Amino acid sequence: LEVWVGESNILHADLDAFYASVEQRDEPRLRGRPVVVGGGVVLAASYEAKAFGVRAAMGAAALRRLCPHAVVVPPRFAAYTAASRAVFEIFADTTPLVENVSIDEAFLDVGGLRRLAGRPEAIGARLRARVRQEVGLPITVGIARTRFLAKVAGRVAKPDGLLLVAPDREREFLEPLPVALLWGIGEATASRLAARGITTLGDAAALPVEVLAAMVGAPTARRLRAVAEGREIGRTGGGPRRRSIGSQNALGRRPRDAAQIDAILLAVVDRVMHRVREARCVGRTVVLRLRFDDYAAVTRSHSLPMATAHTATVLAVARALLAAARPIIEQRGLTLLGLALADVDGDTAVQLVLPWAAGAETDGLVQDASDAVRARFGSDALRPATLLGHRRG
DNA sequence: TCTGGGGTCCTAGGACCC
DNA sequence: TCTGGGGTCCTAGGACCC
Repeated sequence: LEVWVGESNILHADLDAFYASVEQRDEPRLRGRPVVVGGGVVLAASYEAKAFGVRAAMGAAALRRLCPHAVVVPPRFAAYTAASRAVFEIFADTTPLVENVSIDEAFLDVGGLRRLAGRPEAIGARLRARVRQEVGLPITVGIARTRFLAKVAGRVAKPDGLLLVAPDREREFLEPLPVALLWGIGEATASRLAARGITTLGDAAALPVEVLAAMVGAPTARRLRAVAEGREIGRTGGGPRRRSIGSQNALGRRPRDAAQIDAILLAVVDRVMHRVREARCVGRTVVLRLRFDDYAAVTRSHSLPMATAHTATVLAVARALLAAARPIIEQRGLTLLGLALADVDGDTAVQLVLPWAAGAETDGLVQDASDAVRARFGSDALRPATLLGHRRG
């Protein structure tokens, strides 16, 4: 196997305005028009809509103001999943080295394919043509020596483009680019840098790392430097990753009484635990997330002595956490309620997943959780009747 | 731009143990 | 009796991504 080291071998392939493009593909009268996929907020906007300033996560009022004639369609997740699967089949057909990033984006390493399939530009061009012909969607390909650079190249080439950054042109390519174009540089970091007059990667690269670190923190500073110097960023972690499964509900500004809040909590817990069991997982840490009418958010969490997939256990902990947070809620008005089960573990879960359906062990799990919660929040935190009432539920 | 839902990673202080 | 240093776990918050 011949591998070209130090060449631009990494492709970043990213579908353009994915959800909106699927809608335009399936409904010809939407083509060429500003299309927005969304319900309460904008999930995706076509490039025609983006031209008016429409962005993901934007609310309905802002959308109407910026682009009153936008065509808003409800999301069809099944269609997006099917389209994604078809595109990923083309990725897999292109190279065995595919690193999945999200539903609409992946990295492809084509370094070992030059004899078989030609140069990366040619492979990228063929990939774009196939996705267009076989799935009917526009896709942008960025090509560079590292994943990070390939991603940035793709951002510059969007929409429906292809851009290769040659190894000897990397600095030249990066220096004029705005820092916000980088993965991991969001609004907060970008504005902190802008306040010090730093807007481009060239500005950032010219500063000593210590100075940069004082502005944005050491990890971000290191990353900025590494990218500016064209070094690849290693994957973080190694070892068992901390993961979570969660769900949340925005409630709006309407005031809710305690019974309504408890009903919402019950629904959220039920949804999360259903997914936890479906994934054959167990989790140890219950995280309650609250947001208030001023949009500030807090979390309250509690770690159990052992991992569980048992709804009543998690519900009991969630109720205790909520009870402890009652004063803040009454003071500030609740507008979002979320719950996540963190420190999630898969596979090893089999014998621990079983007890929720059985009798004796279930009581044991509930008892463990109850003791932990009582120890922390006092004996009034749990009402035994509540636990018993949900055991059969 | 006044705001959904699902996540990940990082930091920092305090408790606790050896 | 008073004290150091290192490590891990828990909790809370913040930034960021799609």
